[in-house]
Amino acid sequence: MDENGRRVFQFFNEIGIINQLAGAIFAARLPDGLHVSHFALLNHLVRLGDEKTPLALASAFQVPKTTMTHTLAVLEKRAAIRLTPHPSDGRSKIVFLTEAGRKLHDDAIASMADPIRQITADLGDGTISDLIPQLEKIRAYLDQNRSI
Amino acid sequence: MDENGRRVFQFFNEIGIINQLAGAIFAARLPDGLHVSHFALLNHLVRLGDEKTPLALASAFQVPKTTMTHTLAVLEKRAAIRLTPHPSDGRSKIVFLTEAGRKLHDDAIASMADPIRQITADLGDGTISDLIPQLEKIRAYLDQNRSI
DNA sequence: ATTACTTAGTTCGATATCGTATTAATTACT
DNA sequence: AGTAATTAATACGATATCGAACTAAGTAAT
Repeated sequence: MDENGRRVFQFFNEIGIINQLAGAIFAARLPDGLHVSHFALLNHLVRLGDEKTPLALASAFQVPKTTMTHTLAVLEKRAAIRLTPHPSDGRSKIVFLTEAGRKLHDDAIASMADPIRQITADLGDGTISDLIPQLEKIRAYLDQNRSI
Repeated sequence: MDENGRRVFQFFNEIGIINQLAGAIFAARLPDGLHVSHFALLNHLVRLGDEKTPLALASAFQVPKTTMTHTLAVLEKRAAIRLTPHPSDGRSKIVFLTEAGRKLHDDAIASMADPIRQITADLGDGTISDLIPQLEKIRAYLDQNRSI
């Protein structure tokens, strides 16, 4: 691996550590037994709209279908989502957010407000937000090149 | 949450997605049944030196002690590490990398060379490496403010 | 020295993630 | 229409992660 390769490797290493540290901070605040993966799914449905199929969600999160089946089962058990038969494809289903699901998402967001505020106060001068456009570009690239 | 807060939140969201996508790419290449967490531990020992206690490693990775016990047991079973009694503290142990462990790390690195090369070729013009200093700063901040 | 407290690691049970195989429905091909 | 191939979701078993409780060893206070 050459010099550029090492830098790329280091980049992903830093990303991984930040993700681990931030995940630990947020996981400790989430309501009840809400797991980060549950919140991530709720957040996806709130931000990008519900009425998706389980397979589409598995693909969006780059996780196996079986993992999504499990995550959806948990959230359905909590009544945060509803699963209905797909209107035109008998094999498939549609995922709907419920009111309880939206409230759970709101509660989760609220639970993270304190650490977000603290981090914003300490690093919010642009240290973080300046990076977002670049990260979006990298994320889009990886998203479009999954077969690498 | 104000505008700055939303940006910070979005930042961690992008970090999480990139981590997920990159993790999927690398996990698919790792040797045998080597899990990302196993590789991460080997990489830590190679880069920052071995002869650490299990607790120190758990703290470094921000995972519960029980998780580290399990990860170390797996790597010991593969003879990638050795665990010896701590010389001055009867409760503790010391983790040593073995030659097999170094080789396993080398193999893992080699297995990731192809995707790294591809990513470097596509994004290696500074898009990635320019971000590293900022990410290091953020990582160091989170590392020093775990109790947030 | 004795007792109380703390610390390092493990055991155990529960949940999350994942790979393989299976079932049911759809699509493609003839 | 009938068969083969594909696709969506699930069942099942294995590993990873985690929290609570436990054991053994060290530390502190008197």
